Amino acid sequence: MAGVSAGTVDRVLHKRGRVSDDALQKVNKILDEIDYKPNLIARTLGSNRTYRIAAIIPNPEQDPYWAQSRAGIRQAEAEWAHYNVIIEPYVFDLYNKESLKEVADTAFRANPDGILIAPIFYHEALPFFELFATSLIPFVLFNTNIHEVKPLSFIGQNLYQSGRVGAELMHMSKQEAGKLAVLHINEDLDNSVHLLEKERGFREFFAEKNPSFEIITLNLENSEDPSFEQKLMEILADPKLKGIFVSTSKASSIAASFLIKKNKQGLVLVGYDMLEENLNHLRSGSIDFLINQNPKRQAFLGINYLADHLVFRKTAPSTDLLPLEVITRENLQSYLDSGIH
Amino acid sequence: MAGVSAGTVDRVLHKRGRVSDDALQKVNKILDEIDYKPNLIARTLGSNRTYRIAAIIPNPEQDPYWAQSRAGIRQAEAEWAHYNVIIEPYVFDLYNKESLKEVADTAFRANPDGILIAPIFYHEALPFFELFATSLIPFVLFNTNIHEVKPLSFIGQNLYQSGRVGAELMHMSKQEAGKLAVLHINEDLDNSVHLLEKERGFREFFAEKNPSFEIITLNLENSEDPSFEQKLMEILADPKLKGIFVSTSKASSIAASFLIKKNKQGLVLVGYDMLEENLNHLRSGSIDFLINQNPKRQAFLGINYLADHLVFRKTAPSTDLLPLEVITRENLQSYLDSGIH
DNA sequence: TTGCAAAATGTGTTCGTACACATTAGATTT
DNA sequence: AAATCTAATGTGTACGAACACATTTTGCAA
Repeated sequence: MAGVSAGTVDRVLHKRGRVSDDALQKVNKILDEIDYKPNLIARTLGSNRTYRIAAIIPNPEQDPYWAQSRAGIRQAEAEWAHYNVIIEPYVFDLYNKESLKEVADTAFRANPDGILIAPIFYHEALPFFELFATSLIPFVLFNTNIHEVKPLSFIGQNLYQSGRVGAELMHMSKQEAGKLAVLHINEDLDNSVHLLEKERGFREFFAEKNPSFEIITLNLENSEDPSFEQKLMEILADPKLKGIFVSTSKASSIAASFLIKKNKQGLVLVGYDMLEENLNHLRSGSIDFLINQNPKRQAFLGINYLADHLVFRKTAPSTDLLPLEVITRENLQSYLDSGIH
Repeated sequence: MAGVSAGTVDRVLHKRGRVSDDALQKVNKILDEIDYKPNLIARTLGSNRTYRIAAIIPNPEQDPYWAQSRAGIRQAEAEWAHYNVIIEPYVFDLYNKESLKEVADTAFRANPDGILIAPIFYHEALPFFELFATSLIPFVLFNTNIHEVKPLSFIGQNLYQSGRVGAELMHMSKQEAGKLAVLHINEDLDNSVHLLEKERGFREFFAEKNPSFEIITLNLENSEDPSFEQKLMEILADPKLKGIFVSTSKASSIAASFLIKKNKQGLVLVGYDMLEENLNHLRSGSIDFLINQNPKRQAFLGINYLADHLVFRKTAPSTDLLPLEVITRENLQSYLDSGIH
């Protein structure tokens, strides 16, 4: 149509140079006129290359939460296998910050075409993003946002709003004022920055809706620690305590088991995530609500955005904040049955 | 590898016959040995055919609920355009059962490769499924299930469980016993069979958890009818009334507007679906909860299953029951911001 | 044995793109 | 003006399957 050969058109399309201004004009004119859209199918057939995506995540065996992320990655991998996308997992120790550095370094040296990473250790992860950027390797963050860097995409949730939802759920079933506890159960101080966002949302909700509630905060570092149980018992001893909001996923089940011993007598317990242990407590009634952070879907989407970017040159959303799903006893099963969760 | 030509292999793969037993054995042996998986990409390129899917739905302009379904179809259409899948909408009158028959007939005569249908009029829709089946046209049902037929897939929700969730939400915020009303707002009696499933779930929940609640049912046929407001006012006049469960999507907004006039004073209102009108009432507090039936996603998945079946020969789930999403004031925005909803 | 149709098998092109390589035109050097 | 180099352009094949069509084999009747 432009009076040039396919080779010249190819050079124009891929900006490979070696094209005269004259030809370039002609080709672009036609391209514009016919609103040329490349056939993505034919493209992947033609360029017979395979893409390698490195997935840097905490060891799934150390925490069921991360096992779900792993599952999401597996699912995405299966769907993209047809397009010659392969995923190389790089697993670091959830309790060892140095491990993140080592593993990320190894992943980087393997020179992948894209990187998915859960940068749960802020300081250790930070220097790598410069590295990725200068090497022009697209990377996607999930679970934990790091605002200073500009990834292809971040996938997570609005933590502040998540805290508000937690507060709303609590407020719903306990309208008479009293004392509420926010529990951060976490080994790591860095991480708690994120948990504080949830707490802020939780507190602001009550400040707006019902300031008469007294809200206390409790940091529990390690559930194995003997002081853990002791501190917890102190709190629970207070008869004015009406509810507990646990800001982490792993923790809620631990807290729940204590509640059973104590006999939970109208205490409202709100936690995070559909982990097996949590679900059992939700079924038995010792947990009242779970907010679903959907780690599986987060990781699944992360791989998808990368693969879509690499294979189909699609532009990924710079941030994708997942819905704050409320899981109750009655809708729990519907979430489990549904395919995407 | 089998010592035969590509043509013979092709005949074996597609069971086109005209292959000697000897060759068939040899080819199948190799196919098995190398665990042959067809390259789906190359397949769609090679067979340069286009697939036409007929989407038979109520007129989106008559109801925002169906407008969302329409949107889901549009979204799926955009994603499948690359694979030469085109969708032909066939719209029938939501208030005219005969219209469904006419439109379905037209759709069928167009001889599509697949059919997506929302069979909201049971009797009128039923005869068509035989037709589709004998013509070997795969069809997918959404929104309304018809158990007698065996579609490629049904996409909807567990209505009984949905009613239980509604009851749970109501019970959560109103623990002192009282009177509760189940409102079916619907022009059509056929349809109400489905609404009764929700009611059953609602009632059974209370029968189990708190039988002291008195539950009444109210059928309102047409919101334009003068008797509608009158009947509603009668109910609302009862001081013992603690909550209202509206089983349809359209209705909740109407009920909500009455509540405002009456001053809702602690009455709990639970309805369905994220329609603009409903969302406004949820924000203002006159609706307390919405259960999301996700019409957009239902239709979207319907097209996806059909297209995946046609293009990639993937097997669709025979039924896909979507999660019973609970929408509140605080998590509402997160649902709106999230891409898939 | 020949003839011939039917069955079995093989060949070649196409889909839309990517890419390696071949060829031509223009400019520069000698 | 020929030789040389380089920028510009053109050609051909591959990707993995689908499918139309050509060719060969086989079985059977004359």
